[in-house]
Amino acid sequence: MPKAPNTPAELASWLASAPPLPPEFYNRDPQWVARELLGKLLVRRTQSELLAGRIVETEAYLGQDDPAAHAAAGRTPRNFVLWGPPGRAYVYFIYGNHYCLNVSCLPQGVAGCVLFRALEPVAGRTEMARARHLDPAQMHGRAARLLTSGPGRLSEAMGITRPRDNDKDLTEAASDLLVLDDGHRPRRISVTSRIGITKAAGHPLRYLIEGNEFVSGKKNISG
DNA sequence: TACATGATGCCCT
DNA sequence: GGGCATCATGTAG
Repeated sequence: MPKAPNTPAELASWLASAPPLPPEFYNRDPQWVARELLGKLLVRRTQSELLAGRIVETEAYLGQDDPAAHAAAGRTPRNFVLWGPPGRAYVYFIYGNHYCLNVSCLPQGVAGCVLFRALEPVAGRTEMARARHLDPAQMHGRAARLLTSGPGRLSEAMGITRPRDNDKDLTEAASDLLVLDDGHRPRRISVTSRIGITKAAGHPLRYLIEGNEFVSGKKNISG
């Protein structure tokens, strides 16, 4: 594992060159991947931008036997990525407004994924604010939650769209969308039922860093 | 070709 | 706490 950066300058330098999590990380049960993704960094790095957010909330979707999963309907042109190799971005458009980012899990031929639900902004806050059509000057304290607290919000902040990013390999070093491990480990993790679904709604498959203010949901605004 | 639906977010009360 | 915008997708006809 690479050495954990300490100062913001070190972090930026490290973000620009660190290796992504390998395919093996994703080649297992989505429940395990969802839990272990907490505390990792989702990074968009191109020549013109460096955006990074710490993953603080995820949900596991188990595959064809999970009624709430897109994979339950079987393989279609929309969801084929779920059956692809582990570590690929599955991006879909929802409610006529929003993109959501998932990463494929398990070996090729077996469906399963993890939904990214919330990030804590780490680098590129100003660019994220512009992408979200918010005033960068206001993005401090609680208002910063508006940047990346929610699957639609984080996708907009990171510039994630289906035409641009669907089926992108998040484990390839040359990719502009990656997940990195900077050595951070969450103190305490909570598990709850998944948000916004009607089928199989009772299963404890949502994972979050306890006490983190960037976890989605109005409950978390207080304090 | 038509229609129902949704792994959301925003604005209003 | 509730209403609703807005459209890609899948399915039915």
